[in-house]
Amino acid sequence: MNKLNKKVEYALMALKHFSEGDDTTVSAKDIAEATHSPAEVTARVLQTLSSHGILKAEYGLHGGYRLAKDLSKVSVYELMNIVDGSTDLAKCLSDKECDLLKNCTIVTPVENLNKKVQDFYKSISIEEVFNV
Amino acid sequence: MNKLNKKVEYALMALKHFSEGDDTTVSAKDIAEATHSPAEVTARVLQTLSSHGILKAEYGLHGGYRLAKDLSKVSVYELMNIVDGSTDLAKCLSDKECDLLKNCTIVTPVENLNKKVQDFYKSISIEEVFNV
DNA sequence: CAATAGGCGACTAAATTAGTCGTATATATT
DNA sequence: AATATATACGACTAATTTAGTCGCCTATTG
Ligand code: SF4
Ligand code: SF4
Repeated sequence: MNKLNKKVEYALMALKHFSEGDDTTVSAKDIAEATHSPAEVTARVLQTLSSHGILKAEYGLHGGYRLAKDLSKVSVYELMNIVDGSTDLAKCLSDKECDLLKNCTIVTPVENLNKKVQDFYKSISIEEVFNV
Repeated sequence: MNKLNKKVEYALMALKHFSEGDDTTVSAKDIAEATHSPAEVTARVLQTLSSHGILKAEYGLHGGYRLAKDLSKVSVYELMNIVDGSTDLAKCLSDKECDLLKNCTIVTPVENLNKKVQDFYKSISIEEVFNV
């Protein structure tokens, strides 16, 4: 429970790479090599980050990605949502699919805790995570 | 990612039940019925809570459990650790088993974020979660 | 000593997460 | 225009984690 998944970790690795390099485009393959992560998965993560405006993709012979957004302006919450789809603390908060939902005694407490957690993640920027 | 697991949810349900009732002992079976959760799993969760001093178990004919600790003194962090074993944000922080560890570029950032998250969870009491 | 209730280990099933493969599309260079 | 390089996407398989079950043992009350 509570573990970051690999996609989020690969995203962090990639963003760290970009934030540390100069502003040249870097291909998905290069990122995968630099971060020792599986090329296909990394490529997919970069595409997602690009489609959400965190990175900018460039096609062609010397194409690749570059940072499109100041990482001090991107929250951990935003990154998790982009890469993983949801940051909700329980199933019922997004899908409404939990079997217990109609009898559940803790929906309100969970909603309450969920809000706290998400506000917390919104308050932390990626830059802040990198610069200890 | 980031979802509470069922054991933690069952624990919350049980604790809510105890915190709302009077101070009589309640059997695992009764808790399971009241919370619509699987009896065996619930029993196990209650045993764990008991062995960590959150509940007090009583054997015998009219045995069961009762609250042993003020829920305003029990943090979400503590509960998660007791019921789930760990609240660490990444494998390497507890097991040191991640394949990427020797090449990982984000160990420090992840440690950094992990500390923030755990401090946050330490700052919230169960009582606070229940009383919105 | 029977009935009731907690305690524990090992197992199976279900769901989620991680990783792979194949193919299509876009564009800078030649 | 051809080609090499790189992004984009869908569908699939494998691995891991989570959830739930079963059977048997131990303690205490009445
Ligand atoms: S809070 Fe209740 S309804 Fe929502 S997912 Fe958890 S158990 Fe299901
Ligand atoms: S932070 Fe790096 S080493 Fe730690 S678990 Fe994530 S990938 Fe593995």
